[in-house]
Amino acid sequence: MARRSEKQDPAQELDARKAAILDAVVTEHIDTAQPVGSSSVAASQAVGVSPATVRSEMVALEREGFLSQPHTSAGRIPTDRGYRYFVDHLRQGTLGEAQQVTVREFFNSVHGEIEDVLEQTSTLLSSLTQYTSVVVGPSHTHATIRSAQIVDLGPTRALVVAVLSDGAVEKRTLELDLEVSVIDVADASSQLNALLVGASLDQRVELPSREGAVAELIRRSNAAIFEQTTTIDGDQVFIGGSSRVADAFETVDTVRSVLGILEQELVVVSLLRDIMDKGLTVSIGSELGFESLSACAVVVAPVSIDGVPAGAVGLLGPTRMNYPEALATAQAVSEELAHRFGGEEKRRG
Amino acid sequence: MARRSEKQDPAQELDARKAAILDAVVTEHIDTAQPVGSSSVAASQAVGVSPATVRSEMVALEREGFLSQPHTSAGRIPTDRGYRYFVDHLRQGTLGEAQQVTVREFFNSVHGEIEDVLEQTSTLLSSLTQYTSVVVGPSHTHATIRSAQIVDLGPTRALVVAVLSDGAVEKRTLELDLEVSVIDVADASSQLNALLVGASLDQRVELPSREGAVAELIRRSNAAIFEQTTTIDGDQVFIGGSSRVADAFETVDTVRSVLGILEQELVVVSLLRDIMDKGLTVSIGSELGFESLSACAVVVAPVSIDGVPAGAVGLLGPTRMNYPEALATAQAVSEELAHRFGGEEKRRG
DNA sequence: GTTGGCACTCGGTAGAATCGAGTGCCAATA
DNA sequence: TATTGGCACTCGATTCTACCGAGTGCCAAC
Repeated sequence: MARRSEKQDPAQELDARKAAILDAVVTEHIDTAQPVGSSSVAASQAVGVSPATVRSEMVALEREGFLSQPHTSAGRIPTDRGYRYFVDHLRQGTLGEAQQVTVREFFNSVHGEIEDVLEQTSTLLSSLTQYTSVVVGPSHTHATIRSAQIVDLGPTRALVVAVLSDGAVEKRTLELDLEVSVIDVADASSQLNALLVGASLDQRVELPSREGAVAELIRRSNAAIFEQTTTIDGDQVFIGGSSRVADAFETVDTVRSVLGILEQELVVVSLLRDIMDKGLTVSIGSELGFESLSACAVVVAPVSIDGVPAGAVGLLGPTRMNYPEALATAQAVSEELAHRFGGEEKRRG
Repeated sequence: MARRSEKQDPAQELDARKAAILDAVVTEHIDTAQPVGSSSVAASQAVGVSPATVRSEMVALEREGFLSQPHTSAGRIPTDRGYRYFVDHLRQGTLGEAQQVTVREFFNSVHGEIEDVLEQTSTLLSSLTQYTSVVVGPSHTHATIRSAQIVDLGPTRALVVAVLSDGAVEKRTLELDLEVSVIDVADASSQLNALLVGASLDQRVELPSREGAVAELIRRSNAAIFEQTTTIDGDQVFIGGSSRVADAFETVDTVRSVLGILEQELVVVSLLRDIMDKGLTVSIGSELGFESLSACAVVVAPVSIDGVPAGAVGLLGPTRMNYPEALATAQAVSEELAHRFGGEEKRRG
C-alpha cells in the first residue's frame, strides 16, 4: 500500500506537508495542552490543505509513531517521537529581548561565592522559564591546589582542608587510630601544603615513601583530598523552582514521582553528566531512562570552559514544554556562566 | 442558656466527656481523613454514651470552635483549635520499638562530615514518618576558631578560610581594590591566624589598630569571618522527603504553595528558629503565620547542646498528621543529635 | 491526489433519581 | 434533669440517562 517503507525508520525524514502538520500539532498542543483536531491544523498558515487531507496524513503520522489518539473521537497529541522530530527540526531560536536583558543584568549584578552564583542562577532559570531548573557546578578537574592544611580537632581527629584555584574549599574529617600530637599535625600540615600547592587535580601527587605517624597523616590527607575532589557526589547541584513541578503536571502522582527523582541529587547529577557531553540537548520522556520521568522532558546545556564541558544547566518540564524558549534560555545562561568562569580562570592564571 | 461562658476562652478546659469526644474525633479523622460522625464516636470505648448525646456535645464543641462541619449533613472535622487542644492534652508517647531500633542503628552507623550526618538525618526522619523533614544545623555561636588563613586567588582576589572547632569550614572571597603581593597575603594570613586561633565566635576580636595594606587585609578578613559565621543564611538547612508533600495534600495547588515555602530556605530557618526556643512544640495551621501553610502542621524539636537550643529538627505534614508519632520521632532524633554533637564538643574540648 | 459530505464514535456535561450517612429536634425515659 | 431512641430532614455522592459536539474514518465526486 505504501510506496516505500515508512515504518519506524529511526532517521526518517518526513515530506514537507507531513512535517508542517506535525509541527502544527506539536505547536498547538504545547500551547493548549489539548488534543489537536484536523480542522485547527488545516487553519494553520503553513499547511494550506483541507481538514480531510490533514486527517489522512494524520493517520499516516499515527501509524509511523509520531502522533497518538487519546481515544477514537479525539484529536491527536504528539508522541515522544513526535516531539523528538519537532525538536530535531527546530531552527535555532533566540531569546526574547526582555529575557536577554534580564539575563545580562543578572550576571552583571550577581557576585559572591561560586555556590551563591550557581544557586541564584538556578532561581533565575526557573523564573525565566517557569520550569524547574538544575545547575551543576563545574567540576574541579582543571583546578589546581592553592593551599592544603590539616587542622587539629581533638586528640584523634583532624580536618583536612584544601583551597582550590577556582575558589572552592574542600574538607574531609580524618578519624585517627592513635593520638597525634599538635606539633605533629602542624608538621604534617606544612609538609602537605608544600607538596600539594600548585598541584593539578588531574593527577595524583607522588609522595615520598617514608615511615612514621607524620608521614602516615600526610598520606591519608592526600588521599582524602583527591577522593573528596573527584567523587561525583562532591559535585555542587542546585535545583531551582521545584515547586513548579506541581504546575507542570496534572496528577499528584506524577508530581510525587518527579519530585522523588529530584530528591536524589546523585541521580540528577549523573543524568546531566551523561547528557551534557553531547552539547545542547533535549531528552524527551522515555529517552531519559527513568520510568518516573516518562512525562518529562529535559533541556541540558553544558557549561564549557576552554571547550570542555565542566558543568551544565538544565530545565525540566512536561514533554509538552516550550522547547524553543527552554533551549534559548538554557543556552544563553550557560554561555554567560561559561564566560564568567572562563574569565575567572584567566584572571586567576 | 449556658451555665458559664464557654465561648473562646483561650485557656479553656473541657469537661472529661467533651474532651473524650474531641479526642475520638481527632484520632479518627487523623486515621481516616474523613469527617467523623456521632455514631462512630459513640462506638469508641472512652465515651460510652449514645450517639444522640454525642451529637449534642458536638454542637457545643462546634460552637466553642473545636470542631467544624464541612456541610450540614456531614460529620465533624477538627478545627486548628481542636487539634491544638488535642496536642496540648496529649500525654507523652514513646517511639515504637522498631523505630527506636532504626534510629539507634542509624546513629551508630552514620559517620562523616556534619553536613552529611544532618542531611542523612533529614532522610531518616522523613522515611520514619512519611512526612517532609527539616533539619537545621547547630549554629556556630559556641564554637571557637581553630584555624584562619587567607589564600591568594589572583592579583585582586583572596579567599578567607576559617576552620571552627565544630568541624565547620567557612569561607569568603574578598575582592581587593588594589593589588596585594603574595608575600603580603602570606604575612596577613599568619598574623590573622595568630590573632584568631582559640577565639570564640560570641565576641569579636580586638585588632591592633595599624595602617597599611596588610593590616587592612587582616581587618577585612576578620570582618568577613565574623559576618560569615553569624548571619542566619549561613545556617545549614536540610530538607528531606519533599516529595512527600505530594502525598500529604489533596490538591496540586496546596502542594505547590507548600513547596514554594520550602524553597525559601531563609523562611524555613527563621520559622524554625522562632519556634525552637519553646522546646518540643507543635504549630498548627494558622499558628504558623503563613497563608500558604494553613493546611500544614509542624512539629519542631530543638537540638540542645549544653542546655541551649542550637539547632532543630522539624516535621511538616498536614494538620491531620499523626502527632504522637511525629512528636516521639522528632524528640528521639533530636536527642540523638544533641548527644552526638554534645559528645563531640566534649571530645574536642 | 484532494475535497466535501456524511455517518459514526465517544468523552464530557447536564439533569433526574436515588442512596445513605449524618444531622437536629423532640418526646419518652430513668 | 440529663440521656436516649425515634424520626424527619439535609445534602453530598453516586448512578443513570440523554444529549451535545468535536472529531474521526470513509467514500464518492472533482
